[in-house]
Amino acid sequence: MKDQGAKPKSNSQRAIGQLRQMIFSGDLSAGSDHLESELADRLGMSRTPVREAALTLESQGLLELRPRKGVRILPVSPEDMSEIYDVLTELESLAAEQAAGMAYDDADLMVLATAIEDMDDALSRDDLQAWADADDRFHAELVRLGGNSRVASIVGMMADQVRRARATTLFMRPLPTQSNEDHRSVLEAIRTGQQDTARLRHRAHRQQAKQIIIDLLKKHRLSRL
Amino acid sequence: MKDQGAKPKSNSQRAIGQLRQMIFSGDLSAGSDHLESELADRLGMSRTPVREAALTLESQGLLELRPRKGVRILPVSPEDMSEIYDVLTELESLAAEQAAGMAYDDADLMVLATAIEDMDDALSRDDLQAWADADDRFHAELVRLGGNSRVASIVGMMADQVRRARATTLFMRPLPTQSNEDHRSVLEAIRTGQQDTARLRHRAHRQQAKQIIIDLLKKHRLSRL
DNA sequence: GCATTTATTTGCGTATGCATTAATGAATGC
DNA sequence: GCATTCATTAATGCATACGCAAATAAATGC
Repeated sequence: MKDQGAKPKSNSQRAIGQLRQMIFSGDLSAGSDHLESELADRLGMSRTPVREAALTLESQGLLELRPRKGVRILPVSPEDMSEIYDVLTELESLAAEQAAGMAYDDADLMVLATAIEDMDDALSRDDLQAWADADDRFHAELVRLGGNSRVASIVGMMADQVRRARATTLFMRPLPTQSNEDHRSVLEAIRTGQQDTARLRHRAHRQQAKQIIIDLLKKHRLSRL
Repeated sequence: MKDQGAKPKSNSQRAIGQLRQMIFSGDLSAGSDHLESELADRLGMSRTPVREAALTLESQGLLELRPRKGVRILPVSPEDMSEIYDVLTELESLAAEQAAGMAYDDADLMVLATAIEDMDDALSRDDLQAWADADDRFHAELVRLGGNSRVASIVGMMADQVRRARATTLFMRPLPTQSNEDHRSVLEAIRTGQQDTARLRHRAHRQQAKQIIIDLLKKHRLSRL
């Protein structure tokens, strides 16, 4: 996830960041309801900026404002995950294809290469959280290189949701060694400018990832995260 | 475009609708700046709901809030259009593929079929606006049939932007007869459950549409809409 | 005891006012 | 004449207040 500059000077921006944090950390659990005034108290500000933040997060699909019921933290069902992964698959594959068409040199692709190495390192240390972070960096950089700002922003939002699900499933899944090979092969296709190959490889990669996570969610009856 | 239920009871919702309308109609021209208080006066309400509406529209990419400069109606450049069409192409193609996999019967596909007929009628009457409206209905229904609500909502937002550009270019372009054939062939693929074909045909359709509109924008030096 | 109506509470939508801070212009020094 | 500093203006971001409508509780009728 983006660092957000780390200094959001307005209360409204701060509220967005803090609420996101609280959702990801489970402090605000999925399905729970919270009054605007309660959240305002909790964040030490008035309802106005909280309300604005909630509106923003609603547009990003993290919560929902239900008049008189409070803001509801939206649970993520396996069906939601399926939808999200399908969108990610399409848009990231496009990004991979476009990135491959841009004749990037090794310096441009450094971030991708580094992310892959970091994933290898993390795996060898069994540090799944570090692996997940590097994986995020890889995917974020990929869409950046794709050059379509709308794709990048949509993917960024959806990735937030994936993170929520992954926080739960990360430690149930087999070590993602296959995933690393996938990343390498995508990078290679981008480096050598093979647009169709990049697209297809990334597409396959994402579809597999989808299957793994969906199976896990279903297997463990994790119908709502 | 969706009818929006026609009864947004809150001022906030009303503001969203009215501002959208004003943007599409050119009442608020691209690139222009407007103070929150000015818009509030114009809509006959206080700044609060206007501000909330502006926040929402900002998240949809129609405008931008620049502190102390007012809300700026975002212009749509050919580059923006290119980005938008690429996203639409990917996501609608996915929708077409998924729709084809759902074994819809003729009743389910009625809306699509009707939209196509309406487009034919409109063309025969040289009624381009009616054609555009029916085209909108076709694409909206397609993503609905695809069954991925996130795809539907993203496409809906992007379609808003396309409408803006099309309002300008609609009367410069050749009659979209090819487009109608495309629609028919996509529908046929969906009806017969040919997922890959549906995807590929729709993809080709959208890519062609992109090329046409981009060329028009560039040819007429319409760098900002 | 159950249903229906009435009263009460409570959270939201909106209006309003104020303080902060960026932008504009004036004034001063060089 | 130009740049720099300071004063002024003005729009925002936010706090606060209030009325309304929905939800809940109480009360009444059957």
